[in-house]
Amino acid sequence: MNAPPAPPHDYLARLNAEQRAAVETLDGPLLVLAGAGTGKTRVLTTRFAHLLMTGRAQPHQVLSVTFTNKAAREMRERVGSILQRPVEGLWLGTFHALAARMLRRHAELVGLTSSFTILDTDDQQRLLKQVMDAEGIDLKRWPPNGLMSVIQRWKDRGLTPDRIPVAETSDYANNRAEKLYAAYQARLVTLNACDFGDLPLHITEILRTQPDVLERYHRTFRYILVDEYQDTILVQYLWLRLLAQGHKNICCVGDDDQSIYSWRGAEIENILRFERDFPGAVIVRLEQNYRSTQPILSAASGLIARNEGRLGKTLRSGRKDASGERVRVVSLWDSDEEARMVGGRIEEARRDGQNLSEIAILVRAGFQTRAFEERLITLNIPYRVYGGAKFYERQEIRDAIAYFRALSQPADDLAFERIVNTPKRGLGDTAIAALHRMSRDEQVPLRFAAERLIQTDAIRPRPRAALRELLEGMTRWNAALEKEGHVVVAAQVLEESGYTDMWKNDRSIEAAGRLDNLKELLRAMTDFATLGAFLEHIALVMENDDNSEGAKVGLMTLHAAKGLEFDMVFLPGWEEGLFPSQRSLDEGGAKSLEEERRLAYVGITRARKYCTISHAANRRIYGNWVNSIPSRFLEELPESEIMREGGIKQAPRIPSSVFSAGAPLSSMRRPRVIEAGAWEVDQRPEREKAFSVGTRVFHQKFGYGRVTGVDDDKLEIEFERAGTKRVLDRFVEPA
DNA sequence: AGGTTAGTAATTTTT
DNA sequence: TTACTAACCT
Repeated sequence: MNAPPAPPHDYLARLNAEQRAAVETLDGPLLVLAGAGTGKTRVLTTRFAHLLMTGRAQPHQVLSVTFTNKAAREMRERVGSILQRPVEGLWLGTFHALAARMLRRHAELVGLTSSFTILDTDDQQRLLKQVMDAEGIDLKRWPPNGLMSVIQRWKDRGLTPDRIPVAETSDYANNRAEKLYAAYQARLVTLNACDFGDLPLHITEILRTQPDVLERYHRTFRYILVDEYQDTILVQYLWLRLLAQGHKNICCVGDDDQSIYSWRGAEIENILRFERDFPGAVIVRLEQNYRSTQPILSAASGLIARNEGRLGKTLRSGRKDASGERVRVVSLWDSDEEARMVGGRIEEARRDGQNLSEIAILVRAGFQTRAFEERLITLNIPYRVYGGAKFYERQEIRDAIAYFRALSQPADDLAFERIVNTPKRGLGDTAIAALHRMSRDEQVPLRFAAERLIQTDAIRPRPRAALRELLEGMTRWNAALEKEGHVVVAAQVLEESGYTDMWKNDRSIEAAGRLDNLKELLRAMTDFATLGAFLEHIALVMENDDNSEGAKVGLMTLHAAKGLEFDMVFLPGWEEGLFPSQRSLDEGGAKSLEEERRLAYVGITRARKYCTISHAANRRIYGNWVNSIPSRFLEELPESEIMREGGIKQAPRIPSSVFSAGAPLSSMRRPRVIEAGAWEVDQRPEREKAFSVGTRVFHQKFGYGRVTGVDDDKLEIEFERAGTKRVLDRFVEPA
């Protein structure tokens, strides 16, 4: 997986037989079923290189589609190094990026101009709310999110408002969903905007209805490569099928056992049906795994074998050191003890010289990370939570981008609305309402409506002056864009609009970080030639904040872990209701259970050497204790591959294994006692409270710190990791 | 206009 | 438990 790229002459020699078959089968439809850790990326990139080396195609005649920007970036790099020259003019990217690129060429066919804006989820929601409001829908009775998902589903299935079959209709808001969908789409057109779902929808619609456009692409693309095929949604499949009609040279790589995004519209049927969809298709299975030890592979295989709807394949370990420790299954008393167990073992591994960045804790749902975070803070083990608030999602970044969008797209009302009173300019509901009225009456975007509004006396002098100042600023910045370039103007915008001042005057702890983020945003802008190019990047590449210095334990959801690998993996919370998730089961029944099982399979196969699965008999969920039974998946693991620890199931009285090494004694909980199903809460004896300035203290959540101020029972504490906080003295104890 | 408080809802999230 | 939203007060 991580071997250095082969020089061009022997790139085929470095493949095993099955990988070689996948690379050398060039003509006609090909499905590569690539199990976890079987060298999928290598096959894709080598195949790409092979197409060029054999003279089958020029670089620009190959369409390569991935799901993530990360995968696209990786592939671009690896293709470049195999070819030993930079790769330019490639049609290589995510579904969305490629769709956007094509759509910009033909935007007028769906009523947009080539400079259309791509809205994010937040804008989508606000826009939909406005549309529903305008149609007189009771937003309380009919939550906009419900309609959003109905529309999303239609878009995923390639259905435009005029083409919704009876079988796909929705009874949302008394059958008004279709009308609202049409209104929403119309509104998008007037804003010259698209949401994410529109990108594949529009381009598929164009290819479907415009034979000349389709034919042009047939001439261009001789070969098509698709990564993660099991995750395609129907409209993406339709798009691919249209493009593949030309040469029929489509190669899809995927793993039906790792399909975990059905709730996002992905249809596992796309991969299961491949042979029928593309007659004459060849199927190649990659089953030689280079990642995990045999017990880990056997445990994972035994589990996934319980699924019905699968194409079937069995992983074999191709590693020389294939033998290894069995998968551990640990039973614990409660979730606190589980966190302590995991923390303790990580601490132990660290002492043994294990690199922390090779350790990961993978959970089913985001909220589960908190317990582990607290434990790791206490133990002073550095960690990183993946997939949390992303850079682009942060308020300050979104605000700044809204300013830039409003400048580059005068019709972008959503952006204008966001910034018109940010920072606070004294424009309240009344002023905003007047603005909207003007916009509606005059049939112009908000920005132009504002220009007219300040000529009238429809709003009070104070807000009018504020609005005038903003508009004058925007005119000035727009003019400066030509002369000064987008980076200089961006800095100017944030400064002159009062936006940076807003955060400078903010007393909260995050304010400084926000200003740093804004600086980082400006720095990122220097990588782009124009403001437009930057905004396109921002809309499509939802980059994670990437200051990952130092080795850190990874904390993430199972979904976020797909595609990653670690030496040591912890899989906590294997309990009925949590994993498999009750909610998922309620919604999708047996089909969802299979998806949950695939999720479990993905989790286990992330581990190279050590895999520890655990469950707790009692867990705190939303503030109250719930007792839970072990996940059915634990029973499904082949007994010969696992090692059980802890005897909670039989005698749930005393924690049988306590891994408290290095932990402050005070943070340990006494075992609780169950009486007739009810809880007797742990009563800690009242302690003497005697804190004075300078005392070193310990706090469950914030860790160690020093008291810097005392006000009756309230303490001001400077924590080593969490900064200065004011907390009640009963939450801390002397360290 | 803006801050405060009470009430409510609560997976997964590649773009 | 927490985090977000909508009504409510100043």
